[in-house]
Amino acid sequence: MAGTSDKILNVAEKLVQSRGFNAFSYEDVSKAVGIRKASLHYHFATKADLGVALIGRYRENFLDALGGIEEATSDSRRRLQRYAELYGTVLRKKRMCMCGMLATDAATLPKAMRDSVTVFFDENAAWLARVLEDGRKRKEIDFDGAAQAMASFFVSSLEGAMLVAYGSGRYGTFDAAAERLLATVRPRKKARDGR
Amino acid sequence: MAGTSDKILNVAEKLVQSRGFNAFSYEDVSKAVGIRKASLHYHFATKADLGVALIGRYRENFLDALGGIEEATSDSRRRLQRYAELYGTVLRKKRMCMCGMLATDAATLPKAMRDSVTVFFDENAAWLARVLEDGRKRKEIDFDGAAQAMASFFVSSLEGAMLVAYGSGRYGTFDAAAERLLATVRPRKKARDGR
DNA sequence: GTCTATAGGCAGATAGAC
DNA sequence: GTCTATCTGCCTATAGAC
Repeated sequence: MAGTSDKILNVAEKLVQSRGFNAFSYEDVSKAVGIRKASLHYHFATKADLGVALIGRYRENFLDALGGIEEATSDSRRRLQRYAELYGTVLRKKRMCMCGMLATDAATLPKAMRDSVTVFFDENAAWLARVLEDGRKRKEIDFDGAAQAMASFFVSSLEGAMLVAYGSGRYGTFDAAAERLLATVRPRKKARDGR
Repeated sequence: MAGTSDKILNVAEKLVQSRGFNAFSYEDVSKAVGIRKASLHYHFATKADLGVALIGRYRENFLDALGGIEEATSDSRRRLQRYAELYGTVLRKKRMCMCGMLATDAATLPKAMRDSVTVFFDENAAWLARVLEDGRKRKEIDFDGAAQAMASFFVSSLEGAMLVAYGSGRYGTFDAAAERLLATVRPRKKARDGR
């Protein structure tokens, strides 16, 4: 069912997330897809084009997943927990977050890719800010200062926990960090009023 | 005064921290050092050898800096602040932490380099755990659970804040994240008893 | 220790047949 | 859309003169 372009994106996505943008080649992709190197250029004229498409699709998929979380549960703490699990699931596939990976490649990337990576972080922080602010109003969670700032802290902490866990191969350390991050927004007075 | 090997390490260090291990070449180094490409192999036979030397020196320098912090101040919160500033200073030189950078390159690195990167994270967490435990005893800071776990959280959060700031070029977001991280270990009752 | 010269391989990309 | 063939350039690394 999946067209050739999709197959290419799937393979390239895995390669970018595990090796980075500069450490995989059209040759690598062609072998895994089962198509000749030159044929890839029909679908993505340049590697930069492939890169831009890759981040765009990744961002879309991530936003879809965030929507799924909101549908699955209305509890703010659960939503944050699910959000962290999104990262954990990627990590257990032995992959780094694509945009965390590309952040380190920033100096060598075309501007279009760099900008899209930044937008990914912003989209994530914006979603988290809404969840955090909402949760604070409902007293399900608590924290000082602006929701936006706390949201940025969430994104960067999870990216970092993922980075260190990915680099060392000790994936368990990610879960510990995620749990501690969650504890950061625990209500001071246990407000388990309902139930 | 600096020998050729040191010059090479200095140049290569900057390149690794800004581009990653796979995105710089002996050619790049040779131009910046002012020596022919082939001559580099006299000092570091292979790129992997250069990489191992690079991380080793970086770890040493970092440990020295940690020692400097302990000499400069005995206040636990100050020490943690200084620790975060270590990262901030690197970032403002438009560089990523070398080991954070190499963590994303892990899949393509020789085992000796990968292992050394992991040790860097462990050394940092071990130092932080001492500072944190010490500070908790003296009631200068407060946190739940094991100092080691909190220390790992510190390392990964700072690496992540650095990563996102580096990727987006918005270095100010690092400071905000570092400040929030520091607030995480603030004493619950303001124990500013002295003075 | 540094040089020139070069090997041998792989990169991204293009031309043109089918 | 996919193929073969090929270009140009860069990569790490080595040989051997000075």
